[in-house]
Order: sequence, then structure tokens, then C-alpha cells
Amino acid sequence: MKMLTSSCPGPGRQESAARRRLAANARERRRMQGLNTAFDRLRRVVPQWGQDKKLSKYETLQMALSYIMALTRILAEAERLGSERDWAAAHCEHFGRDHRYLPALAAAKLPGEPEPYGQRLFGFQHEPFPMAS
DNA sequence: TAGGCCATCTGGTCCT
DNA sequence: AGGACCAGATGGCCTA
Repeated sequence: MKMLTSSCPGPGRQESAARRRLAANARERRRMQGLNTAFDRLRRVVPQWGQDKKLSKYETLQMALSYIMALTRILAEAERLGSERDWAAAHCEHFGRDHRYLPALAAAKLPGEPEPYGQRLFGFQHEPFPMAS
């Protein structure tokens, strides 16, 4: 005797499948919302050249990568300079005493400057990911 | 109007 | 079996 299988969907089975699909859709929506929340948090800590337009997800990832690399370079420089005192002095020399928040600093445009300060200072630019063709 | 970006749905795959 | 993750398809919104 053959049992009922997926090749013979009864009304109950169809209903169950539809319910599971809807549940999966809802989970996927929540998952993507979580991902977008994470992107928003990342956007807030990453420099944004010109505050007018929100970075796209792709741009956010690129900017985060460039930013981390820039900060890594700064840390390496600090190590090279030796003591924290030397580093602080060098930092003030480069950035001025009142600049403590790097993203804002990096994104800031000086009057008459064509590009943001950080971009000029760090050679800060997009380093595109290899895109699948 | 074309192109870019995004949200959502959907089916497939892998893991527990 | 069910959940998480992923990628493709689709349609909506916005901007140049």
C-alpha cells in the first residue's frame, strides 16, 4: 500500500506548504532587516564624504574597508613614533587639538578644498572589490 | 526614460 | 522537519 506523498498533495498538505512559505518569507524579511540595521550602524561610524547622500550598501562596505586600512596605517605610524606622547604630538600637528572624532574629521571639507580633509590626508579612497563578471 | 538601489518573494542548499 | 543563508527574479522609487 502506497502512502500519500508530495506527488499527491492533499488540501491539508498544500495549506501546510503555503503556511511554511509565508513563515519563511517573514523570517527572510526579518533577516534582511537585521542586515540593514547592521549596515546603518556601519554607516554611522564610517566617514561619509559630503553628508547629503546616504552611502549605498556597496559604498558602505568599500568605505569601511578603506577606513580600516587608513586607521591601521595610523596605528602603525603611532607605533613607529614610539611613545604615546610623541604620537599625541604628531596627531595634534596633523589634525589640530580639537579633532578627536576621526570620521567627522576625515569627512570634513576645509574651505576652498576640493576634496575632504581625510581623503587628502590619508589618500583615503575607494578600493573596489573585485566584482563577479 | 534609463539606470541605480532597494525590498520582497522564492526555490535551492546546508546544517541542526 | 525546520531554520538560516544565499542568489535570482521582479517591481517600485528616485534621480540625472
